[in-house]
Amino acid sequence: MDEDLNSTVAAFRRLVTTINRGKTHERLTEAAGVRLDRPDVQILVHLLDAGEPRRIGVIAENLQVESPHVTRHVAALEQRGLLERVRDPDDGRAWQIVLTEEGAEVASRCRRVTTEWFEGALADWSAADRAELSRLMSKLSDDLCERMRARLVIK
Amino acid sequence: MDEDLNSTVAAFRRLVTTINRGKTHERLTEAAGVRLDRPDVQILVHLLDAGEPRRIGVIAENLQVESPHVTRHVAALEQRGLLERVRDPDDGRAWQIVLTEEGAEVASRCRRVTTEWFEGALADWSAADRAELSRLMSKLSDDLCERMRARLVIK
DNA sequence: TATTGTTATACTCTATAACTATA
DNA sequence: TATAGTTATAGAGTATAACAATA
Repeated sequence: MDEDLNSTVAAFRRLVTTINRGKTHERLTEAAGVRLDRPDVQILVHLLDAGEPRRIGVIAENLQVESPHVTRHVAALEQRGLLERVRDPDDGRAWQIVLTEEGAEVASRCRRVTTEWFEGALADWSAADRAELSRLMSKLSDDLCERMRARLVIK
Repeated sequence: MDEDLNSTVAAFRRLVTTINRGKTHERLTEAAGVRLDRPDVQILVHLLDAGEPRRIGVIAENLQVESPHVTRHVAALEQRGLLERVRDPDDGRAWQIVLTEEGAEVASRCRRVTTEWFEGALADWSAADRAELSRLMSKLSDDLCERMRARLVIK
């Protein structure tokens, strides 16, 4: 029981360490054929996942970073023609960030690389195990993220 | 099938984003009652997990960072009395890094906080689901990390 | 007066290169 | 000559503070 808990945490820690190292990002961009830094990719993929324009503030909240960080990277991505900033029709202070066609394509390639890494790792798994992993990982994500968010609000 | 894969990756991405934000580390150290930066905690917890002295190079390899990074943080932790550097008896160039009693205690408190976060999130889960999560998370970690490592070597 | 986003600045984390001391 | 670790430096990633414009 407690043994399960420890091994879950340890396995998760190993995954995070591997995913977060610089080399991993380097390989991702190489495989995707793009030259983007990590925050750039995160913003593009977030917009692609969202499937619709998003404000700076919403992007920042979702990626859980501060807004000046998003501002800077969005500016760079706009320069490169991967996204556009459109005035929010409902609020003159805000912008809607929209992927360009090229931006969507680049984001899609980046997202695909990560998916393929998982696909490769799960290739030998039974369909049942893959389905269970999906169910349990989603549940863990929901429960853990909700708890973290809840405590933030209290504080 | 492919649906499972996408939801697994998306859930994982959310988890990593939450775990990696600055606030999360802030709350960890606050809960553990220590003032340490992120690499400090990683090094201490790694030594605690290892359960025995480790060389600088081994720590770096395990945390998947370059050795100068470890050197600097180890020096700071030594200053604070949380670990000691002992000449490797078998190799005059190397050091064995040993947790002091206080260092082990601090590491233990930090590790405990993370474990408690997971414990809280899994509190309502059935014993069966918790066991399954442990099994599948470990398997995923093994398979994914092995694949990443393998490709690094090939390259 | 509160909120959205920007500009300016500084701090944390990590990598690379050049070095030293031992093998 | 190769390896373990260190020192010096630079770059990426992110936060904080002060500000502008709009609500």
